[in-house]
Amino acid sequence: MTAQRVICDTIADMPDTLLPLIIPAPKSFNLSATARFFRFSDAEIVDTLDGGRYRRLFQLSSFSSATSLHLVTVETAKATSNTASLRNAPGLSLTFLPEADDRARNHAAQIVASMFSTRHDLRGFRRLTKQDAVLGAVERAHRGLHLPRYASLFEALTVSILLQQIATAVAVVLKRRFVERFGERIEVEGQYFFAFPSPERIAGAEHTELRSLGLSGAKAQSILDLARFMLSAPAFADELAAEDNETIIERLSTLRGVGRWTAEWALMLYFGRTDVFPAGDLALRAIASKYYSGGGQFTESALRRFALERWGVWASYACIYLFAGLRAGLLTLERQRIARVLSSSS
DNA sequence: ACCCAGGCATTGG
DNA sequence: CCAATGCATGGG
Repeated sequence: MTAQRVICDTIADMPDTLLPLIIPAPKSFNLSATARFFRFSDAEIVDTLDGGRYRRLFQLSSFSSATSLHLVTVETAKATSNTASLRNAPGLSLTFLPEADDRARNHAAQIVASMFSTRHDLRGFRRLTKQDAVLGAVERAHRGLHLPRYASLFEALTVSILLQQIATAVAVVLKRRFVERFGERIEVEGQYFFAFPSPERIAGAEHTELRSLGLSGAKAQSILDLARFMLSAPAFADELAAEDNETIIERLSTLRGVGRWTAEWALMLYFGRTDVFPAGDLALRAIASKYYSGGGQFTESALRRFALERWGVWASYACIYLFAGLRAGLLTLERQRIARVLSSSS
C-alpha cells in the first residue's frame, strides 16, 4: 500500500546541509499572511506553518524516478552579507528534504510561485483600497497578502466539494480524514507531513471507503468521478488555463458536484484570475451586505454586479481580503445577521 | 435536543 | 425561469 509508505529512514540518512533555491517575489510579499490563508484551522495537516516557515510535502517529477516525495520548506529569503544581488531582488527560499535534483527543484519552484501568486503586482489593488474605508483597513493589516492558490486543479475542486454546505470546521475534519487515509506521508523529527492525495490514488478507491470517512454519498461520488476524470484527461487544467472566465465556469460545471460557486473559487484559487467574485457565497454575501449595501441584502446577481463594478480586475483580491478581515476579527458577522441572510434569501 | 453552516443535483411548477 | 428537498457532520 503506497499510501502508507513511510520513508523517514531514508530521510534520516540525508545530509542536512541543503542548498536553497531562491525564487523572486515582490519586496512587500508577506509569506505568513498568504500561507495562513491555506489554513482554515489548526486541524489542517497538508499546509503547515510555524513561525514564518511554510512546509508541505509534494510529489515532484524528477530525473531519477518518475516522481519522488520531498518536504519543501518555504521561507522569506534574507539578504545575507555576501549576496548583494539578493538585497536588490527579494524572494523566497526553498529547501528540500530529502535533497532534490534540478528537475524536481524546478518543478517545486513552479508550484510554489503559483501557490503564492508571487508574480502578482498589488500596487493597483492598494491604490484601489485607499478610497475604501472597509477594505482599506483590511489591506493595511494584511499588506503583502497575495492570492493563495491550490497546488492542483484536483485539490482545488476536491476541497471545495468537501466545503460545500457544511460548516468549515466540519469540512476541515473531513479533509483531514481524507488526507490521512489516502495521502502519502513522511515523518520528520516526530512530525508527520502529508501530501494531498493524487487523482491516481483516489480513482482506485471505493465509494464505500469515502463514505466511511463521513462524506455524503453525493460528495463521495463527485470526488471519485473527479479523480477518474482527471486521470483520463491529464491536460485538462492546462487547456482550461487558456480560456476566459465564463468558458472555464461552463466547462467545470459539467463535472458532477461542481456548480458556479465551486468553479468561481477554482478560477481564483487555482487559475489565479484576479477579476472574479463568487457572489453566491453565503459568507461573502453576509459580509458585503453588512458593509456595503447600506442595510438591505444583496441578491447574488446584484452583489456580482456591485463587486465587478467597484473592484473590477481586483475583485478576487477584494474577496480574499474580506475573508482575511473576517478571520482576523477586523470584520464581524453576528449570528443573527447570518440567520437573517438565510431566511430572507429563501 | 435542537439548529445550522463559505452548495449541488434533482424534481416539479 | 424560481422553489423545495435530501444530503451529512459536529459545534454552539
